[in-house]
Amino acid sequence: MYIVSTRTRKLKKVTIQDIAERLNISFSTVARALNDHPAISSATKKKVRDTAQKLHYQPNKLASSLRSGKTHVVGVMIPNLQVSFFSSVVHGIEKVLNAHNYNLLLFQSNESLHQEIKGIDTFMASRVDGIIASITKETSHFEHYLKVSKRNVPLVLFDRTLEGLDTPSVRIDDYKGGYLATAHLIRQGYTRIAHITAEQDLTIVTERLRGYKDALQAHQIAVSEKLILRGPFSAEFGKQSIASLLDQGIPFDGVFALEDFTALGAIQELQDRGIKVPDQVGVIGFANESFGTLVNPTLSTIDQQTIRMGEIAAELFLDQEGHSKRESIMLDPILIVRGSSLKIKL
Amino acid sequence: MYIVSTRTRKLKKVTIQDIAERLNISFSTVARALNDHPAISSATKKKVRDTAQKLHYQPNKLASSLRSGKTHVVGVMIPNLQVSFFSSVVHGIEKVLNAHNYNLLLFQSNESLHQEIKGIDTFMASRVDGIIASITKETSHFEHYLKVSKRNVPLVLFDRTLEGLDTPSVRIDDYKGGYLATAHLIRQGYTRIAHITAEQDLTIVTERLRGYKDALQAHQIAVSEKLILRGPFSAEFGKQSIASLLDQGIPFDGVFALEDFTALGAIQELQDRGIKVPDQVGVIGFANESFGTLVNPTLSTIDQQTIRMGEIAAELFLDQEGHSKRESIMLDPILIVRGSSLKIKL
DNA sequence: GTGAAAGCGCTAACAA
DNA sequence: TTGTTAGCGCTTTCAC
Repeated sequence: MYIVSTRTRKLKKVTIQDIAERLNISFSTVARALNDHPAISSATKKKVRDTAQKLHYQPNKLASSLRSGKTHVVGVMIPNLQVSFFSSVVHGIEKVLNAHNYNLLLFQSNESLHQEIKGIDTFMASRVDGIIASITKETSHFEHYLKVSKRNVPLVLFDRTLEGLDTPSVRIDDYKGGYLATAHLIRQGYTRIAHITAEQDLTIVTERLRGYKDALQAHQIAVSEKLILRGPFSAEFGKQSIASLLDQGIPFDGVFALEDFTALGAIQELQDRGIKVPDQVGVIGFANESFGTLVNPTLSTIDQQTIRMGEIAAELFLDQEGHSKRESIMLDPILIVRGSSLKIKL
Repeated sequence: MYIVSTRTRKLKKVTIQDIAERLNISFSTVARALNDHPAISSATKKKVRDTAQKLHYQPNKLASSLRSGKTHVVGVMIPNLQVSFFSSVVHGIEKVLNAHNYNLLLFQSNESLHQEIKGIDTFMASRVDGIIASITKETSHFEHYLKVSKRNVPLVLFDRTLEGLDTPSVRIDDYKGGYLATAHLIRQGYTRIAHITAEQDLTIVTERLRGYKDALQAHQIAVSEKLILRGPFSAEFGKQSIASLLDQGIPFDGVFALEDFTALGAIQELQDRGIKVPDQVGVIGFANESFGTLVNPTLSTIDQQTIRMGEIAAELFLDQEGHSKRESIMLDPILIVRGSSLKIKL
């Protein structure tokens, strides 16, 4: 991109023009040589590449994107990178896109609709070749996403999808996850199973709850609203829930928490009150956080295949680039049995 | 960016030209109006903005970047987004850059020098306005980073910096962290303190070790090589280290592990062997992982100010944009005292 | 306060 | 196999 003139010591930008002049050929020949065009002789290609290197030529993607209409950049919008679920998915997305020579423009919405709209706008202005997004909790309307589709920019949603927006998406089957977790506790011999869930009306919340209820009913266990606790997503609420059940004298011997931190909070409170996990109460979480193997007892959980989800999101984008639009994909959650729910020793 | 012709139903791109034609003014006036140029009357500005909206005009950053030489994009290179330390830092970087209307091009090196070079190359080709990076463990030479500086692209390194490369950077004072952790254990009355560390020759490893040794000596405690265990970064090695000390009958009553997962492994092994933490052995980790408040006992640790580190990295870049190059910054680690090292009840 | 014109560095259609 | 030419959609200098 630059050569240092010996006289001025100033940096000069190097373009295909400069290479062409050096070799007394036209700059379009240089362009073709650099792009490995089949019509160019290998002798010319070699000469061009050598001088390109000598002059420290650095191609300009802006110019080529402007002209060709392809940026090889995908916009990725997530609520928050600090949530390990999302950073894991982005990891998967980046891995696959990188391997296909796509780059990734990252934007955090921070659960703000306003930010989300700003991000989509930036993506469109940047002429990204596609957008992979997980919507905010606030997102109720989706005009900003419709704009994307209208302009024929491939759009893929993951985890949190949008009812009514017809676009490929990938998420895990939260219903099945809730069912798996609950059925596992039942098979272990627990019968009065509490569910610690959230107040929000998110699919991931309602579906896990639905799975929980269906698993109980499928095993002829009545659903009791007293055993369903709704609050914020937090370890603290896990503790509170257990405290509340115990203080009210509501009997229970199993806990399915909608995510691992909450489950861990629950275990702590149980242990603090002298109740043994898993002997007296079995606990299972959701998300397969990395600390699950390290706590005592180790935490049973449901794995969400986060990296796989990212990989598939990327593939769904690549599919659209290849004009073969795949359907939306539902990943199977994976039951991970560890100490916290293992009453029946194997 | 597009208007739908009623006859053909085909999408047509909208440029400032189209707006200009509609209003019978020159396209340069439109450009100025959209950029809020002071020389344009507010009446014209309003007209322009209104029609821009009506025609669904979407500015093209590629064109403006190509012309102006500014992309408002910063390349961020990290080893792996799955490591919560890095995703946290990137979160901080994105937050600050976003607020200054910079976007973030993300690249994972996966600890591979080859990938790292490819990423820097992509950044340069994309004409990013700056690069913020944490180098791979493999990175020994740094020609690819020198290229960046030579082309006057602001470069900021974080956490893992490069000896000999003169560029602003931010990292935490690992020496002080090691010292703090060790001195804390000593103050709590532990005197035979083991250090579980790594084999690698990384600054973060050697500096924490140096802090550990200096803290011991400052308190008139002899450093014993038998109490320094070197292995891979892992919870498993934490367990092994404890097992090895116990099996060899080497007495100890404190453990400083170079990171939280290792510390947790150590606690597990101690508990499995019936040794009480913190009553018999005090343990402290490093990194302030989110599970630290949830395990039993809660884990004492050293906070690395990850988000702050990201914010500062972003600020160091912004400083260079403003041509005021700040020095490198060393963040103070923060001692977080929790249950695992609290022999003296307060 | 607005317009005309040049050009950023490439790609690609058309010639030769 | 290579060269010519016309843009992509903006920013920016110089006019008036």
